[in-house]
Amino acid sequence: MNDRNTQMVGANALRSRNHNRQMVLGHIRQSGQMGRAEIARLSGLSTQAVSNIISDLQGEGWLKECGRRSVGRGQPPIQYRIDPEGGYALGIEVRPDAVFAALLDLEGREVFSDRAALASSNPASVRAQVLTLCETAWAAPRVTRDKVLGAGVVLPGPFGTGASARAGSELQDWQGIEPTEWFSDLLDLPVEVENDANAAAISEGLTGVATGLDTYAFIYFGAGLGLGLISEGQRLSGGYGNAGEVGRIPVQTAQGPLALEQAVSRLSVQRHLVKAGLKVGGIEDIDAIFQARHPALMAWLDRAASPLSQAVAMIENLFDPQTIVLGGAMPDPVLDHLIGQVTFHPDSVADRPRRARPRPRLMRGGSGRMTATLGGAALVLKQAFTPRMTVVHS
Amino acid sequence: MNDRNTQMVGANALRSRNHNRQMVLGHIRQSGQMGRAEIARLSGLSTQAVSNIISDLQGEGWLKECGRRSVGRGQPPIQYRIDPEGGYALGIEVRPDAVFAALLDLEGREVFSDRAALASSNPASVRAQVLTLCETAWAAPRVTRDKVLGAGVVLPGPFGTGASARAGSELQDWQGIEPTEWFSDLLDLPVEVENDANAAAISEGLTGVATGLDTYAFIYFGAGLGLGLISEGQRLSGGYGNAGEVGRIPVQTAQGPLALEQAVSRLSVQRHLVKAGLKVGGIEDIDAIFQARHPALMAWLDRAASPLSQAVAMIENLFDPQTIVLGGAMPDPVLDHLIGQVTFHPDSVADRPRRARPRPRLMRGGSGRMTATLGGAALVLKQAFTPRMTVVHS
DNA sequence: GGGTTAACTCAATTTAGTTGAGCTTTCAAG
DNA sequence: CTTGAAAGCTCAACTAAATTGAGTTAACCC
Repeated sequence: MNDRNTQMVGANALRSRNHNRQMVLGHIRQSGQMGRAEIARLSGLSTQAVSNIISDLQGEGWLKECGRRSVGRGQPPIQYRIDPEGGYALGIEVRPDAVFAALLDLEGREVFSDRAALASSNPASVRAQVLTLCETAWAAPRVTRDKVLGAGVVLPGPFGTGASARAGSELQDWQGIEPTEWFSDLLDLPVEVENDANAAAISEGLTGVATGLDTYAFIYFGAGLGLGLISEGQRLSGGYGNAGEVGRIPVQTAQGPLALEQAVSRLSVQRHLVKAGLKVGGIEDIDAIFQARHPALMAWLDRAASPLSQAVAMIENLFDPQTIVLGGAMPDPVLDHLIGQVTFHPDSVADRPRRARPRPRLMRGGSGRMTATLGGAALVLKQAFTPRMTVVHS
Repeated sequence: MNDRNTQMVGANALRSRNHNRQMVLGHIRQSGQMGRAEIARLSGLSTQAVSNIISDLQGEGWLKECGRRSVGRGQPPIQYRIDPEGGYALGIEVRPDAVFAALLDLEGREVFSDRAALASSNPASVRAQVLTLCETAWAAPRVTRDKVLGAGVVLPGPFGTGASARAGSELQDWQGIEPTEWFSDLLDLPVEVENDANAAAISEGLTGVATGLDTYAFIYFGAGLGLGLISEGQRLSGGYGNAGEVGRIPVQTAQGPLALEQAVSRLSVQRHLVKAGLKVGGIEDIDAIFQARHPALMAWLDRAASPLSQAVAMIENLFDPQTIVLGGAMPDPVLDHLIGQVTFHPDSVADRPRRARPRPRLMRGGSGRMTATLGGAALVLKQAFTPRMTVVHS
């Protein structure tokens, strides 16, 4: 009779302190730099409490002083900012044909990134390549292994509860493997697993075009089409972990009703171009074809505009996001073109005056093809900066 | 550059205690009755801490003992349950033509409910009728004014930020009034304002067919069509407070593309029946017409099935809810008929084996026409039982 | 009946935030 | 240039609330 995915947890001294530490880090990160008194005002704690916490964090290397900032009368407050070298976050993305890795510092800057081709996507091959990539990552300048806070692993979704219902994900021989544990054992780090669209969304929210927003959507071009939904800073996972399966939504096309990802996705454009006699290996090829304004691609783009517009209308009316970001494995110029082609439904809740809307309704993601991998690492950073005492996800 | 609707707050002794009190109440409510040791295990607190909190709550009338429950070896734990008379929650719903009020006890049972017609929906008329209803409510058996915890006010949405963009809500002369403050001043109670669909959703989650679920959707037949979205126990409000505007989503119909609420809503069916020469005053009339299986209504129902199915497909694929509830101002038999007519899209993420799905994909709401009003009161109860220290909504 | 298990209570302890007094640094008014 | 207000910061005493550990009670089971 009870099907909750969340659990209520009590507060005690230790958990409160932890919560407050993360909160202090979160406030400082949000505004770049801050003084203790200001944090105290925002958080409702006493300056003394904030002082104690900051002195701890500074001692542990998370924060550093960055001068005083005169702000009118009174003693100017000492400013603190995140020490980028205080810790590192690993992002691992596994795709059927390759593994990607990236290491971010606490400020979200890339200190390492690389990829390794996969002969097969079975667990043994993945293990070998992941370990190789990590060896290189640990050797990056100023990085030491014990400063790595955790790993965010990005796998092609959907997975999780009920995923068994589908013909499995695109990875072979992973049936029966619990990815969180598997990677945690492999890396000897705390691990979070996420699908590509959600990871990409987190990445844009932490360091990309959605920075400072807390409710937005990310339409992700992977093999299919994914959707990452962030509401009040939190990822929407749905009752069974598979929210955001936008690719399966039926839309109207010139060829009749189709699943959205039949009309709008990398596989769809690829199929279309191959049928027109073009060779498409990676997204560089698509880029070149677009630069040449090849009619086959332009025709596909024309046909994709309406289904995409329909999806945008649905997302806007169901979620009312502050913005929708478009990104993933598609060349930036193509994404820009697609965004230009989208027609907004006239009677959408999102159709509000510009003054009440700080961002455009549609934006292109800024992190390029590594978005999802960076998103994996961003998951780890986000956790470090987000106090979450109330609710624990099981 | 910063457009967050949420704010990080620090933990101190007082706030932690409050959090823990709500958490204890929440656990007891969820399972009906519980012993201290069990709560301690679930919450990660010591039994001693739980003991102290329970003794406080009992002293304040929130809890009462209900015997020991033998559960194997060892001393049988003393069970506690919510004392229904420990407090009351007021729900107020304002519609263009009437005001509804309901008073629930802590167990969610109705101890009073009534309605008052409105000659006009302007603030003065509403004020007068609300005050009259409240006078009667406070006179209900065992109720005293100081035991009323707060009021949940239900207004027709959308409203809030950006609502000015639309031609206002259905209420006249409410421009420029901040409803939360207005009602708070009027009632001298803490007030939460919500739209009908979200209130209905909360109601079903607290005491209705979605009890025990934490991620579900409620499709609400008001004048138009609304959608309440609950994810991990929390209402999704969207970036500008207008998530769930499902009525405006474009769908395919035999007459071409239409906004969903043109095809599926009380106004739609009403228009259709009036055009067929039938008189439709309230939903009782629709009920009678349905009992007679009048061809005009049956034709409308047939035509509504496809647009509704499309909406269900979108909601399932975007949210992956544990269930979708249908309810509101529509007779139960009509809702049941509609549910029977819905065809599920074959390639939905929601299409999973029954063992992985404890509830049907679509259910009819159980609270009838008062759903939204009860939902208002349920908002207040929910708040009393939900620890939310981390995040404060601005 | 005696051993085991679990719930509960009391008192001492610990953690962490708060409070208030006092010091320092800046700005601004005279 | 002096003086006072305003704001940031620190120290030390205080307080709230959870934890710990020892001791008691009540059931089950052999």
